[in-house]
Amino acid sequence: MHSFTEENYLKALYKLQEINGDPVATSALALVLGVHAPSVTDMLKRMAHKKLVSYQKSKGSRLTEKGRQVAVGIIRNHRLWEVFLVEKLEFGWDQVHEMAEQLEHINDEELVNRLDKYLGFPKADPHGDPIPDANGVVPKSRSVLLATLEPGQDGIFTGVSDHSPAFLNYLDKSGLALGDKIRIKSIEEFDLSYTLQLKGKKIVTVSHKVANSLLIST
Amino acid sequence: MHSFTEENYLKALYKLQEINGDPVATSALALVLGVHAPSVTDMLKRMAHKKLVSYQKSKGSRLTEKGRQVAVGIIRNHRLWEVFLVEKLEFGWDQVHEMAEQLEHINDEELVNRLDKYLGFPKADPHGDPIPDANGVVPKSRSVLLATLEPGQDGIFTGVSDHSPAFLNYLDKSGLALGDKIRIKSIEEFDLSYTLQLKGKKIVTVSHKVANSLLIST
DNA sequence: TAATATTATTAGGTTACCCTAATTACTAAA
DNA sequence: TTTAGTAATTAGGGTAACCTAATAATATTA
Repeated sequence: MHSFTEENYLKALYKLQEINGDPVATSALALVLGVHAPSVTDMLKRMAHKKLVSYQKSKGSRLTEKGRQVAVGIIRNHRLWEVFLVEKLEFGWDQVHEMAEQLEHINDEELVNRLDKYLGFPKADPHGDPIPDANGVVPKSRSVLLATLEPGQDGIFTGVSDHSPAFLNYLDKSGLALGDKIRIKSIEEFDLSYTLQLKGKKIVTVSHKVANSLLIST
Repeated sequence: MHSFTEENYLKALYKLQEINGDPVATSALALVLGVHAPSVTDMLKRMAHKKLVSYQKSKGSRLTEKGRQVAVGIIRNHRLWEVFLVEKLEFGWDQVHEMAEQLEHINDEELVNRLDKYLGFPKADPHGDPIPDANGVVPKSRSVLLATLEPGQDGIFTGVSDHSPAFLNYLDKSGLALGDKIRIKSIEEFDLSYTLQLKGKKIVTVSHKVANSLLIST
């Protein structure tokens, strides 16, 4: 139906729209896709012709509804396969991204719906990212970055905004795990590091950089 | 590493070599790949350059050892994914081919080895085709076509040589299933149809065409 | 072995996606 | 509001796979 390249452009456009809002700069796409700007211009024209994006020269681009549907479908695939890799094949959450990048392009509705069922209709992937449903509805995440909270507040660690293996690996060693109930004990003034108390009374301190990558639902 | 197209050429070459022996005709490849002969010549030259096939103009082509390794790896992937689709996602054996054609190109050793383990190291796919091991060793099948056997002989129905959904569907309805113990009661002279007795004393008659598509291990 | 039929290759062209270098369009500062 | 700086586009090419039409090589049969 669509080429892998097209699908990757759509996914990138979707994610950039999520973060920075509507018209997405050609250079932003070029950066995340690892190609040069003229290639993006080229591709956007072809995709506009297929009604997957709307594009006005030098004004940026955005997904059409059709394009959004495709993008969300791919994200659904990606996240369900990640759950499969972690839950069934016992990969670490820091190992699954590249594999899911390939598996997400497998084009079969029935397959992904059966996979969804097989996995027990999970709501989120191993990093806490919400899994769109079969109709393209994306659950709204209600979580905020730890770095936006104040001492005394508590919540549940439900996701990460940094998916790098290095960071995920660090978390594995830190003792923090998805689903942990946390309370903010204090914030160190001079370096903005956060000291947290976990459910089991365990105390963990994380840097501001880390606090900026942890999603907490309150 | 290799493009999907290359991988499909390698797989086709492997299968044609299995059936007809060594140098494979350009036209044979064109036929099974659904492309025209000049495209094959073109591609073979590129692949010869990469040492995946050996090719002499107008003399046909064959896999190099390197090419064979890649081909067998893809066949391993394909068959393991088919097992997954049937055993875990509960697809019918007549439904899984197209999906596996996509999944077979997922390029990750660790993934397929874990899948293998997850599935309990199956020896054969849902159609009875042997699954190559992680070192590229393909188990030798010892089965023969039903149509080569004589009345009185018995064996086990272990595979099919026709993978079309239509045929597989017919088998589902006929009452014959992979693993069934059978005995040949008689062969009708004028149409060469076979009458079989199954383990449970059930009697089944199949046409010569069908007898030519059933693999029996004696 | 010459003539014919078949099969394969070359020649020349297309499309998708990518590139670099040159140019144009926007944006922000003076 | 002109100017400088940044971002985006056009121009011109490349490669992988494909195609059709024309030619060459092999195989078959008279």
